[in-house]
Amino acid sequence: MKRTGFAKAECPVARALDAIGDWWSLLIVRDAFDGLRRFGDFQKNLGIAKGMLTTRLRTLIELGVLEQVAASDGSAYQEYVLTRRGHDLFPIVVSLRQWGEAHLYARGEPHSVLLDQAGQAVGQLVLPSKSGKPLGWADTKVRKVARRR
Amino acid sequence: MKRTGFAKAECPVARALDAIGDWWSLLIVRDAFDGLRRFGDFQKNLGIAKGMLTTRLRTLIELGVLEQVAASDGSAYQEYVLTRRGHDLFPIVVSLRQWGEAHLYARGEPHSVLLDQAGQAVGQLVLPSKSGKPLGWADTKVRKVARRR
DNA sequence: CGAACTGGTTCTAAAATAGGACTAGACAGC
DNA sequence: GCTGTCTAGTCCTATTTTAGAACCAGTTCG
Repeated sequence: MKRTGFAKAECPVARALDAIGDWWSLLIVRDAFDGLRRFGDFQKNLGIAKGMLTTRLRTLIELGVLEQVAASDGSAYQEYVLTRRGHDLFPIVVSLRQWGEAHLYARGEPHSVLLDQAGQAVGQLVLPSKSGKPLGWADTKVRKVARRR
Repeated sequence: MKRTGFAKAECPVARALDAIGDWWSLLIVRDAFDGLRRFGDFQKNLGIAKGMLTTRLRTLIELGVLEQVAASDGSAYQEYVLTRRGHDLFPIVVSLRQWGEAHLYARGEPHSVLLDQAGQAVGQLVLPSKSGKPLGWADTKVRKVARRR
């Protein structure tokens, strides 16, 4: 049956998953962060079926995560680049990366790492509190409903 | 056709998505963070088909994200609780929440918010650098392959 | 001009999903 | 200690999604 949607869910986590929580969308975004811009580049790098890629790119454009611009090399083709909203997905990609690095590799197994411009490995994402002390799961709670400013 | 898997991908983002990047798994984890423990509670709260929930719980247990324990109320039933590995998913859930809050709600539309124990709204996740200045997308790069310690 | 590249669309088979019907064991009331 | 309800599933089917290959129209290269 048709996959259940959460587009109108009250919970922001559910809405985010409805928008970009499928197998391909975040990998396309990851590649876009890595500098890929062309249809063919995404298709080759991901090994995704072209039809899949077409529908995913369309959805991401509708969401305002990507936009289509004229190719930077002067050819008649188009490129797909991240919007502001797309760049805001950075923490999601990083958190997935850090969890994957920590829990999904056997010892000795090669994997990629995230570095800063100086070549230093970056630290863990932290959720800051007023006091500056990082917050963990047990330090937070959800207030069910609020009005958006 | 059979969904393509990324379990053996070199990229940690791909592996993480392979493990928990489907529509339901992270919502189950979110509910577990909210304190839900019983099969029926997950099933009612999510509106998920029981068969779906069964397979998802099994996968999460195989991954070591959840574990089954004897019910806390003394009954003969079982409960599902987050492991250490499951708790480490907190930044992923929070980053999804924050992106959803920022981009997926119309003005005036009710939504839930994340608070600390004092009832203060929490800040944005940050990726700290050595200097303490938060890192953004343009400040990082990926080194392709490394050996795990 | 013809060949190859780019960026798709269309088709099919297999697999995943949603949802309902069914069930076995636990537990509560009487 | 019998009966009815609750819990936690399993099983089945219709529909949707996916992967992959074949096809195709413009664009660029030689």
